[in-house]
Amino acid sequence: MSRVVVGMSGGVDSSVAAYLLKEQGYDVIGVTMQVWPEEGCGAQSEEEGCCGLDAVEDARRVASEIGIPHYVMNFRREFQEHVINYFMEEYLQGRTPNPCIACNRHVKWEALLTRGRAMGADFLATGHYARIDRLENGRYALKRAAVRGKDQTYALYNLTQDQLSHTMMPVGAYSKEEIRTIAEKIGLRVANKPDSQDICFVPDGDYAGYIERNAGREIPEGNFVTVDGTVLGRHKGITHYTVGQRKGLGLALGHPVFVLEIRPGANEVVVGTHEELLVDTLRANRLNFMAVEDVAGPLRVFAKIRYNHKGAWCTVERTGADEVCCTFDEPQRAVTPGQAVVFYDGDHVAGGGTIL
RNA sequence: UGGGCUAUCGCCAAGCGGUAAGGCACAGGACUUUGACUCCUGCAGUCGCUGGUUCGAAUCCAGCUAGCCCAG
Repeated sequence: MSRVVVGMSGGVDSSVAAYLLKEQGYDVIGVTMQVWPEEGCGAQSEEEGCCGLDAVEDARRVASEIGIPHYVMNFRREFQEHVINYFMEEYLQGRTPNPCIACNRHVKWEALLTRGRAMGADFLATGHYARIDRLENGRYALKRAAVRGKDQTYALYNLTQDQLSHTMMPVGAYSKEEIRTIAEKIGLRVANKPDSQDICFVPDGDYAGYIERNAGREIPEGNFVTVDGTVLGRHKGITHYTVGQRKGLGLALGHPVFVLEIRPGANEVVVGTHEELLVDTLRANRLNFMAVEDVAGPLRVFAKIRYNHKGAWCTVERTGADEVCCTFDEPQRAVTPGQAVVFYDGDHVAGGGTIL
């Protein structure tokens, strides 16, 4: 029987994933990744992916309960390089990164899958709410989870064909409630652990403070300006802001104001009204394709421009060797450089890229 | 130091004798495997100060203080 490495975070989803595969007869090996810098281990428990100390204990216990071997592997170097450094560099350039997407692609898959293969595994499995199909055109593509509300395909759009062909996501066919029920039925103590949230390596939620402490340099204050250049006040440093942000600006203009643009060169943060945040086109690069091999002519797709975006119809066109332009039917709010735009063809991920 | 105007929550601002609207900001919570957005809740025992009139004043009167404007 095929050998499968399951990334176990100690949470409900990955625990049940391991259980389901074990039940299906796979030769299951549980692996918990250690990714945070040594001193940065917070007390917060995580459901998926990023693993604190108690998470390791939870995973170890679950593995024992369902009768599979369990290993803890150190991926701190990969995580530091591909997630933390990337995260800080992006913010320092006035962009807004999505660390989960980088972690999935480079750490959970690139690194873990490689390690798993070295252990003789044919597949990597996780507790993500997504499914994988092999399409008629021979390509592998993520398919939205059975329950829309929990679908996590957005954060996984960057996986390669090779990675997808060696991946299993057994919980994608269930709802969160069903997963918890299974966990309770088999007596897992993690059945009621809360869902994870926030940036896993910044336990206190103060990501701007985290960047300041680790950037190795001062992050200068600057001006808040309007589109026409009027100075409205002082900002705390561009790393504190993201496009579309309203809270924390401290600007009392009588009406809500939002961040429109961050100009790292001039060290300015441009603010304006809700209406000024609406844009109907975006450009993206660092493309990755799934259901389709490429985008040639104009392609109609449903696109999400952030994890919790309901999605919107648009037309995608190639504009460069590694660049597409997306024109939305209706203007979209707060198109944010650094975030991912993910294209859907029905329930399948067609591809995606990073917003410029 | 002649005249005029204005002083209400951090900012803006209702109120015009009957017992302090609202917006923004801010705080807390919900939502959320990113950052955001959104939603919910909270937020002036007091109306520049001191007196006076009145059953009762932020609202009327007087003085004081501060700021603004026009004259000088």
